[in-house]
Amino acid sequence: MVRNQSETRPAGPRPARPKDVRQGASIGGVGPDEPATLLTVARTAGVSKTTASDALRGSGRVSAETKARVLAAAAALGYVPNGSARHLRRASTGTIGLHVPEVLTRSVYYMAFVFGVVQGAADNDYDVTLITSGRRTPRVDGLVLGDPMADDPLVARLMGAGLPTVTCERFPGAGQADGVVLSQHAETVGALMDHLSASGASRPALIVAGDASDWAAAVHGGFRDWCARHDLEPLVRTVPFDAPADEVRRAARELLALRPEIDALVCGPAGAAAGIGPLLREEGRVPGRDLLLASCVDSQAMQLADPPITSIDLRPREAGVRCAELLFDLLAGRARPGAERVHPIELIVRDSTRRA
Amino acid sequence: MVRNQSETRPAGPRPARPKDVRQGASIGGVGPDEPATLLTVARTAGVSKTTASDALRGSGRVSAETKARVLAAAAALGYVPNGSARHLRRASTGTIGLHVPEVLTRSVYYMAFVFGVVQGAADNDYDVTLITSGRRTPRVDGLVLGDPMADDPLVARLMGAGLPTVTCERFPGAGQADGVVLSQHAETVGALMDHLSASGASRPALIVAGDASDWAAAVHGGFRDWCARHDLEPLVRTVPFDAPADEVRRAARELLALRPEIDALVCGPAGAAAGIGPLLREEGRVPGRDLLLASCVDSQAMQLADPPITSIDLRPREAGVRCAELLFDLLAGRARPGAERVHPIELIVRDSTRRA
DNA sequence: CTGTGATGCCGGAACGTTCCGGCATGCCGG
DNA sequence: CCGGCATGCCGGAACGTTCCGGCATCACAG
Repeated sequence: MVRNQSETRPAGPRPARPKDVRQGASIGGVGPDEPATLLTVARTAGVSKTTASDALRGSGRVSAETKARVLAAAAALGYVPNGSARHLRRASTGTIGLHVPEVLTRSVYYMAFVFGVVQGAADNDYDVTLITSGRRTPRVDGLVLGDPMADDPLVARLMGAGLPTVTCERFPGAGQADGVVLSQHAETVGALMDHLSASGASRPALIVAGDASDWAAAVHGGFRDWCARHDLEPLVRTVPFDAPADEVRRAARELLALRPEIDALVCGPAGAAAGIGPLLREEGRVPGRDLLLASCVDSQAMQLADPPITSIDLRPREAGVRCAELLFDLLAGRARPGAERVHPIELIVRDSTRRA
Repeated sequence: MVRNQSETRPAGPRPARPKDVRQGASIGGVGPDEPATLLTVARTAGVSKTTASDALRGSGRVSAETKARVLAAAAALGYVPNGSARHLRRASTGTIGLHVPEVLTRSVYYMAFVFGVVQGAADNDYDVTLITSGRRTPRVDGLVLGDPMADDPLVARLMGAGLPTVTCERFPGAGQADGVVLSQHAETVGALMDHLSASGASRPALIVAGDASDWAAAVHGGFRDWCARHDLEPLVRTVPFDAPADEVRRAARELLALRPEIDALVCGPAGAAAGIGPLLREEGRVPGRDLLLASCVDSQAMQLADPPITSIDLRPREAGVRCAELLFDLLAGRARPGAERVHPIELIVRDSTRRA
């Protein structure tokens, strides 16, 4: 039922079509409120559009004098390039897609990470769009995946999308992204353990999420390695990655009751350590004296706890910036697939582990 | 020194220009890795590009049978519209600009707010770009300004840019944005004061930032109004909007020393209340018993403090989503300039004000 | 003088979608 | 029969920038 119009139309000249009139927009920026276009700049500078474009972008061959004239015209006109036109021509989008584990989007860590990515993108004139499982994957130039989970089907799909991809920490599943920003979690946990030991702890324990993410696996591994080096059986209690604070607190209470010899507790899940202090006080124990307390994720809650809790500052915001920048380096050819960059993290010692 | 090439070129036919060959891209989606274009969908469905476009967008006049055929073709091809082409044609960008007070971008509140805006934007197929003072203002379809400060020149410039603009809280300067998302801060502070009074407090005090933002002014006003209604002289200590935690803690210490009759302290600055508990303990006082403690901004640190601190949950993430959605309503003509929407906030009562 | 290379400019076509108005067909009323 | 209207399709042009290759001029070497 498809009708081919060229077959049924009577032969003869087609009436001329009236021009699509649009208030001078095709000439560009002639009205007081219309953004200047490249054509406006070119006409103002008395050159062709190609020369104007080349002068502004530093491409082609343009004399210094002509370039200065074009730059001056652009500045005087407040010219801002039309990104849509540019990206259409270049088969690009100017946008990066960002994905973080959806079960934890309320986490302070991920909010800071997202902020960092948005900030890093803005610094490179890129826009950001969040990629979620309930949404058709939009066209983007590249991807940043924060803490990719092994059991997340959306992550698997994104990893296989053929787009330049950067992950924060390694993907625990098959294959690695084009770029990885990673931190020395195991080593820093080791340093934390050394510090606890130097503060007199001899029987440390760890509460950590399962190994679905590279980060949790590294924390777990770092603790186990430290115990092996010190001839200690690792005392570990595993909780789900998205366990609520109550569940972590319950796990801590059970662990401490089961093993009263524990004298230092390291909490993996973000925020968990701050909930242990009140628990200890209920039992008449003093956090930082009767039991050393540390967290693998720093936050404002750790800083403001009583006593302030020794933590590993993961600098999530800076991690986000760093991931975005590595992606732009990949997109610009300044980095090659397989690139890995170390994001520095830091052990912050506070009163919760300063036994005097 | 501008050379007009048509004047110097010898008369005669211009050699035919070789076609710009690009692997079938002008036909659209013929290669296995090339995204399908509208032309691909049209050809697959056996219709014109205009009919394909109309069928996918629900515009024009398309029969149900033809529409179904086009939708099926698009689905089979995994067609994703080229946003750059669409936005170029429509003179739009598909991007919203976001600005938050730069002095406080490390604040947990603003990171959550930014996350909410990004999330709300993604739900509406919009990208987000952060607008900062060190960057040329990009082309965007509209603006979201979080807590616009009266003394921020960038905010003044953005408010005057002629773009659809939504603010979270009112702009304390001249003029208002097209849309405002606001919360009943003064009323909720009043409810908090009622609660403190019901818990036995008779001499409350407030630490708050100056009136450079609508939020701080509302908190301050709500406290003053409550005191006026209860024949109390308002006890207020003002700190800078971006005062570090140490400074707020010092202000609290001085105020409590100056006015030992104070039996309830309300902290405006985010996170500040959590730092008062340890301060009280240093003086042998018990927070929640010897002095009631409350915060005008909830966060994880308030939840995890010892004791947990009664706070006003501003729901920053949801506020961000709400601002984004109001902007899209304005852009889509679903809301008119001058629109105001109330974002619900909630008093969360915790142990810090539960004197038994 | 001729040929070559460098410099600096240029116009046309491309990108993928939307918008606009034209055209063909069928139905109904006068 | 003719005219008007509704329905459903259609092609051309537009959007603003980039890419490509052509052309003119000049200087230098053989």
